[in-house]
Amino acid sequence: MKNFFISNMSDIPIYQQLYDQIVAQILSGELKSGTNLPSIRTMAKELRVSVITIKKTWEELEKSGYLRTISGKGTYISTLTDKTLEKKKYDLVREIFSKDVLQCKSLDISKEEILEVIEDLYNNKK
Amino acid sequence: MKNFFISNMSDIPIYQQLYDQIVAQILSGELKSGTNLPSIRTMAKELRVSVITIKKTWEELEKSGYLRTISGKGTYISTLTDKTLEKKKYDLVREIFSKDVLQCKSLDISKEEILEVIEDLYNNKK
Amino acid sequence: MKNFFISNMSDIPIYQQLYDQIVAQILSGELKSGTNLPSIRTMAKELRVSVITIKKTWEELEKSGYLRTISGKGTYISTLTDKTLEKKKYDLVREIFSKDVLQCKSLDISKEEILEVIEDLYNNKK
Amino acid sequence: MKNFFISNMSDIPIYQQLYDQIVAQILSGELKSGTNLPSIRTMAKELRVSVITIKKTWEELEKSGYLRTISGKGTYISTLTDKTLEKKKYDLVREIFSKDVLQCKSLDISKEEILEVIEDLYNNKK
DNA sequence: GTGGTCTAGACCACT
DNA sequence: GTGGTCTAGACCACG
Repeated sequence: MKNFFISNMSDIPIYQQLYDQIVAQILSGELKSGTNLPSIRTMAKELRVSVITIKKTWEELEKSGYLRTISGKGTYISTLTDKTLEKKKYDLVREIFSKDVLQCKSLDISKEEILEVIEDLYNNKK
Repeated sequence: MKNFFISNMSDIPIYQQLYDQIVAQILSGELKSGTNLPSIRTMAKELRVSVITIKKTWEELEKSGYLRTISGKGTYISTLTDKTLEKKKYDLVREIFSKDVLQCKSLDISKEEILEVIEDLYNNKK
Repeated sequence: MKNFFISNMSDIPIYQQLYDQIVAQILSGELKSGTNLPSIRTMAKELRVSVITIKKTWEELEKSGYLRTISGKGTYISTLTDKTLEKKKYDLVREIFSKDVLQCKSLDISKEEILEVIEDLYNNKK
Repeated sequence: MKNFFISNMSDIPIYQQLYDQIVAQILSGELKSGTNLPSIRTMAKELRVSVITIKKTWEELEKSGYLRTISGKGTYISTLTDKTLEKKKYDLVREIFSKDVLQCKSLDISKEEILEVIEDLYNNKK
């Protein structure tokens, strides 16, 4: 498992930051099905974050079907077929860009302009 | 001038919603240079929002160079050259997509997939 | 008489801008004792400013002893001896810098630092 | 931390008074990097001022880089190098005197006269 | 009439 | 507990 990067300074809630990063690692294949996650307390200590925050993240991940918790044993990455992963990935991408595109339309920005910017961003920036 | 749509239910602050809409109308040419905006009190009444909320929006717009306020006289859309408008528009689009493209890269999503989704969203959704 | 420069954009009230400029011209000798000023209405028209604003400026200037108004004849620059002018000039300078120096002291800034900055500002900037 | 002095009678807005005093204390070294400021509500109560007024002050200070706020945790003095502090201090002094020196030039006042007045003010007045 | 500021009290999300 | 936001009503200076 890769490390996570949490920033207090961001205006994105910590639990959201964590959630996003874990989902990203699951969808990109870095976190495999069945992986046993560290306990809430361990995680909290390592990230120097409140236990409550980790708990909230885990809860959200369970709701979305990415995790399952087995009482007394621990928390595991759900078993998802490749097809399901692909589907979730596609849905996520769609959701991410959905509001962006709407906003662009209200700005009277053509599809071509958007595509150009995306190309640009994808190639040049880290 | 078109009307504005404010939602108290949204988790986006009202002043931010207003800010975005006004910027959109300026950049898309609906609000022309020199237009005299309604007084903050009129605006507040019409949108059923506090004076202070409008004031905050105006302040942010002034800082970004979209408005200028003359005490005791009113508030006007700044005079911006077409070139400046284009520039601001481009910067805005870039900013809108910037972090989302990054997120996709960390999800291991190819440029082509993104472009496809964008095409799709742009054409089908209102 | 030189022209005056009024800015709506400034956060300094118009009557104050005018006041300052007239006092400056009197103290620097550009406006001589006894000069007959234009009527309030003429002045207002030329500066594209409300009559009320000019009236307020004139009143303030009279209070400070720079003007005197003779009913039915007009408004004149007061007759002041060179010595009085020098005195007023000195007082004005003292007043101008008084709060600045106080502020610097609270910032723990040495006299030498201030003098250096003044030299710098006086020589380099227009 | 020293106390702050707020006057409702002054024509300087409260948030500005506070801003100036905090900047002064940071630049003069009284408020050290990393210091945890009282919560906006505590501050508001102590100074008998509205929460919103403190919030506004904090916002301005954040924009200028003096503070950083962590939602749900508190507000801290930014970590600034001594060099940065010196730079900010110098800029501030320059800004303080900038327009006043200009005014003096338009009054035909020599550099020597200004320097003399400054010396005088710096030594004699509290 | 305009903008500029302020208060007091309230609700929400995050930790 | 923290910050983030909002309202409703008020006072002031300016034009």
